[in-house]
Order: sequence, then structure tokens, then C-alpha cells
Amino acid sequence: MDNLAIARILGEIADLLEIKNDNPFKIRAYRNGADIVANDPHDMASLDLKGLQEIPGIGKDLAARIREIADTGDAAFHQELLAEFPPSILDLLGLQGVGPKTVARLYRELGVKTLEELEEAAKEGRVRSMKGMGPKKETLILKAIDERRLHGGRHLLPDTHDAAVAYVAYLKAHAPDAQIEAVGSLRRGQESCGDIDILASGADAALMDRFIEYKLVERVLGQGDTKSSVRIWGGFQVDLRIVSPESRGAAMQYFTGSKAHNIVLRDRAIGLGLKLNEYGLFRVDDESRVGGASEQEIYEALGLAWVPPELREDRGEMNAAERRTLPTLIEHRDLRGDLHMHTTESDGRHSIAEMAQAAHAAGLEYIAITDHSRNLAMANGLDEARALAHAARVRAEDGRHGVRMLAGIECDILADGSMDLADDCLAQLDIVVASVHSAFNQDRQQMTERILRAIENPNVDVLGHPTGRLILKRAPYALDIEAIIEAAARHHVAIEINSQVDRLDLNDVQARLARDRGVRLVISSDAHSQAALAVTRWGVMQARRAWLTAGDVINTRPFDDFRALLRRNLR
DNA sequence: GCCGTTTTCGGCCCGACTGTTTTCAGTCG
Repeated sequence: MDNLAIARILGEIADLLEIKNDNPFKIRAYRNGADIVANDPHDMASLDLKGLQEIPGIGKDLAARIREIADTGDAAFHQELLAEFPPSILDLLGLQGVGPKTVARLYRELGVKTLEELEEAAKEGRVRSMKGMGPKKETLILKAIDERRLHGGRHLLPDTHDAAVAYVAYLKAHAPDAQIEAVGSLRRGQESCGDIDILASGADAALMDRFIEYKLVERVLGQGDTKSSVRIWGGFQVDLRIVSPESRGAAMQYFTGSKAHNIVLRDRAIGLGLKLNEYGLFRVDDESRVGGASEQEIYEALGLAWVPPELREDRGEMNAAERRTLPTLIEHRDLRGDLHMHTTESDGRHSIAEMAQAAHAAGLEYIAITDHSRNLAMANGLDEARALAHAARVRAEDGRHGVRMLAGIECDILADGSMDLADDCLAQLDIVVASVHSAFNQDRQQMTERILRAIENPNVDVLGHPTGRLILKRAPYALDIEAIIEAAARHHVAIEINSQVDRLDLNDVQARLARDRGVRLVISSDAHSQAALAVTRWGVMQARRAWLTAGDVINTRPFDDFRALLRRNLR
């Protein structure tokens, strides 16, 4: 059982307890436990009861449940709950406007167990027969079911960003004096976002009318003086909150989240005799205002350094903010090189010279050309002869376009862990990025040993997109990432944060673990065209979420320094 | 269910909006 499988069961227990109307704090404990397990880079199944209980948020009972799930594949408690409710009703929970209370009543009073049965009941007007339900609620449920089928919910960070930027620009045009910006998970740089949160201060209520008139609005979900929600084309839900300027910082803090970060922050406020909400920070005794116009004001009043949004996940940032030891996070302009890109020689759209020119225009000092190797036939991968000839052409272009160039390859790690190209070929190149592009379905042990073998090959300098996940599309392959990270550290293999918008691989938690274990990281575009070089901004965002400084990422170094740090050049 | 030099018991974050209601429960973020 891997962490995600364990987390899924804990999360289902939380959902089922919620439908059962159980103790809300018990529900929170399970939900919190699921989050912890899902995000912890360590393999939970390998920890004993004592080790599990050392994790904050995991107590005696949750530790026992986790062990039970790891040992037997499930928890008896989970099975007991499932005996009370059919598992299919969990699908209903995700519907807009349908919560646990409604799900429980739909099941008890109407016998509704599935989306299809709910749709039928709503169409036949049976839902309105329930107390507190009416025709409007039925219509809303039917729309929610349609939208679920259409959109599925979440979006990639860059797509969310683009939609938000356009919406904010539209609002600013109608309220030029107001402060308007996107907050929420987008501001934290989370890899996928469920919705867009926009905050406006210094705007009058008329902005709400402009908000719902936006050309892409498909449906108004709710409208009030200070808060409105719409669904726009593309399946995004967008919320606008309007606050007064004196509350701007408090609202930014509040709506940027994360929820976990905010709970800890509020708890801290309570401990100081203060109350924090989206309007400001107040004394509990006389309700006087302590602050709220800026985020800095709030964090300082709570004895904390201002926390960059990317770190607000309750992963140790409070402690570091209190001790004033928050890292100076890497910024996009810190990148001097890009070490993973393709040309027309394999599946790229532009030539060596064109990629070099675009890199120079983007302000880079050096790049590596890393086309695919033979095994990736559909990408016209290179065999040894073509790889060496290609390398000669790269070296001939070196320095002619304003950037230094390394002749490299993205070499497939074959199913048995051997490299796709012969060692004497790889040894003649300047840099080798090793990646898995095939046999994704190997079991955990096979896949781990396969990648470990690649790391042990002295010609491998960088491990490319290490987990193979595609965000919102494909789960990472089964893999002991901790073992991979430790081996990479031991063998001085750098690990990539691949900036492709649907990869961002390593993810934030894994990249942080890698840094902690002494691995050198690189941030690369994996660009297949000139324009795609720009995606490194998302890789940098992920690196910031991993607490990385410029010093942790070796392609921030000047060319000669960087080159000396490549494994093949280490003495 | 978790947590704790104020506590091993009694806490646990907070407010807006909707639909169906005459004061509120449910949902959401």
C-alpha cells in the first residue's frame, strides 16, 4: 500500500463519518490524517506504530488504522462504515451545493445511491418532496451533475493563471482606482487549482455587477454585496470578494490560505488574546483593531515574519517565521541555464540555432540540447551515430548565438535499468539526462531498481521527470522516491524539476526532501519549441513551494561553475 | 480523534450566501 492508497481510505472514512453526522472534530482528524499521509514523502507502510505517532496529527488511533491498512489493505472501521452506506454515494459529495447532510437524507429518504439515481429523482420532482428542498434546489442539482460530467473540476496552474489574469484585467478596467488581484491556491502556486479567488479593495459595490457581466460568465452561482461566485467558460469557478482598504491585508491573507496555514495562524492569534478574520486582527477583550491593512502587519503582530504565499501550507513555515529563518526563495531571474530541450532532430519544432537564439533572447547564459534517444521511436529518437553527429553540430554552434551550449541527450532508461545508448557514446557527450518513457506499469520494486541502476551508471548526470506523473491525467509510477533521492545524493546525480505544466516533476514535497538529503536540483523546461522555454517560471514556482533557494538549484550558477558540478566533471 | 508547562479533560477557525424559511440549516471557501 502506498501513501496515496492509505490516504484515500482515511479520506473516505472522513467522508462517511461526515455523512453519518459524526463528531466534526473526529472528521477533521481523519481528513487531516489523509492530507498528512498523502503529502509525506516517507513510505508510511514502512513505519511502525511508534514512528507513525511521532508525526504531528497522527495519534494512537490513526497510527493503528494506518498500520492496519498497510498490513491488510483496508481498515475494519472503513468496512463498517461502508456497510452503512453504499460507496457510490461518495460520488454525490463532490457536487456543487450538495453536502454530507443532503447526501445522507437523499439516501435515507429517497434511496438515492448514485449520480444517475439522483438525476432521475430530481427530474421526476421527488427531491422537492423533502423538507427544506424546493424546485430551485432540484434545478441546481441537475446543473451540478451536468457540470461534473463536463469539467471534472480542477485545472492546471498555468491555465488557471491565464484565466485569472484576463478576468483581473477586465475588472481593473472598470475600477481603475481599486486594488484587484488573484489570491487563493493560484497565489500559492499550487500545481492544480479548483477555482479562482479574486480580491478587490477600494472598489464600490457596482464592481459586483461588472463582475457577473464578464463576457465569459456562463452562470451566476451566487451574488451578494461583498461576495459573488460565477462559473465561466472553460469550467472555472471564480469568486470575487470586495473588502475595504483597511481590511485588504487581512483578506489577502485569509483568501490566500491554505486552510491549514490559516487554522494555525488563527490558533496563534487566540493564544495572544487576539481574533483573526478576513476583516482584520482584533483584540478579544475590547474588540479594538490591531491591524489588517497589510499582510506584513498581521504576521508581525503575531510575532512572525511575513510568509511567502508558496510556503503557506502548514509545513513548518510558522516555526521558521517565528525564528526568522524563512529561506530566501529562488526567483525566475536566478536561472542562468536550461538543461533539457529538444530540436527538430527528434520531436522538437525548432533547430539548434533557433533554440539557442530564443534562449539568449530569454536572458539565459547557457543551454543543453537534449534530444530523445533511439528507444523513443515515435519521437524519432537518436541512435549512437546520430547522437554523436548531432553533438558535433551543437558544438559547432556553441557561442555563436550569445549562449554557451552543451551537447547532451535525454536518454531512455530501458525496462531493465540499462541505458538506451552505449556507454562510450554517452561518455562523449557533455551532459546526459536519463528518463523513463516506457514500461510504466512495472511494480514498485522493479521500477525502483530500474532507476537505481540508471543512477549508478557513471554517465548519467541528471535524472529527468523522476516520477512520470501527468497532473490531473496520470498518477506517478510506483516508486520508492526516497530510495531514489538517497542514491542520487550518493552518486552526485542531479534531479530535475521538469517545468512542463502538466509534469512539475519532482513535486514540491519531493523536491524539498531531495534538497534536505543533499541532492543538487536543476530546473529545466523540457521545451519542444522556442516559446516553451518560458515554462520554467512554473518550475521555479514549484521550487519555491519546495523551500528552495537559488543556491539549491545548480543551473543558477555561472556556466563554468555549473559545469564543474556535473557528475561527469567531478573529481 | 488529536493535543497539552496554563490542561490527561475539554477544548478544537470563522463568516457569507442560498433556498426555503419566518429564524435557520446547509454549503462553501
